[in-house]
Amino acid sequence: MPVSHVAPLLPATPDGVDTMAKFFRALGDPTRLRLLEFLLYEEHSVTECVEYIGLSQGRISTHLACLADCGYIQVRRTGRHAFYRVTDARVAELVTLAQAFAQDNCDALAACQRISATNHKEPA
Amino acid sequence: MPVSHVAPLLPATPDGVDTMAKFFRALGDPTRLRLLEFLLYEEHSVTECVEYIGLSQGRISTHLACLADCGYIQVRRTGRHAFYRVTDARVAELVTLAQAFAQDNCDALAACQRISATNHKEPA
DNA sequence: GCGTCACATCCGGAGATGCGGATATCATCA
DNA sequence: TGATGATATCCGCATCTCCGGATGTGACGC
Repeated sequence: MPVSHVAPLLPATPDGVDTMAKFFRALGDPTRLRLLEFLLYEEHSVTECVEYIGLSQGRISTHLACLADCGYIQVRRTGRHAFYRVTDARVAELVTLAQAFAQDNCDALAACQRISATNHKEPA
Repeated sequence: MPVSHVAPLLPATPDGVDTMAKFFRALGDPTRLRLLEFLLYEEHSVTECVEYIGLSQGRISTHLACLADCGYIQVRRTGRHAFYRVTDARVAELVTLAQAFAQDNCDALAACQRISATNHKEPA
């Protein structure tokens, strides 16, 4: 029973839906969100991102590659440096829209235990 | 070094960023995306959702509660029934925007192995 | 060429997440 | 009251995701 009586919200194929979910999961990590903000208006090298975020270099490199794979940022390589930045205006659009939305439900959201507050809480 | 020279994309507090990430993670599951689409224009009971999606009743109930916690859908309880539906127009707005975005990068997205295509692939 | 810098990838390990199936809760009806 | 229907919650398992630290790979300077 496909939802055919309305404009399709999702891609028609199961693979398409999986891809959409993947796309959102890329935004579902606080570190990647912070990186997106950092790279929104100016490009930065991996090392600068490491200093800004404060996680290990390998981790940051992987996060950046992930964001690039998903099309949120682009790379410019020069010599041994790699500079990343946001190039699509829809990134800000998407996050801003979500932010306003989340703000309106922040109390309920914060209370939701079905999704942990942060992935991988530190060992306390 | 806060990003202070531009309009803030993210909440000022670390907790706020975590909440944003949580908000996106709620959309990062194909089952929940399908439920959102199903509940976009008409309300449905849990049993109807179970039939539509084809997963166990307990799982669907949890997914619905999760979406409700995050403010994507609302419940109307009558007797022993619970009817869920999308009430905020921004849900469609958000998903539609993301869909257009993801479409433009679907090849790179599909190739991205840093995020698995679907959570919890079946045991093959 | 050799050491070094900048970045990418690999490696366990800890915690998170989705799943089915069992169980609990509560309203309804006989 | 007792059986049944509709939801919600719990349990154990498999998988995923994030993490730091180690290692790999080119580019640069000597």
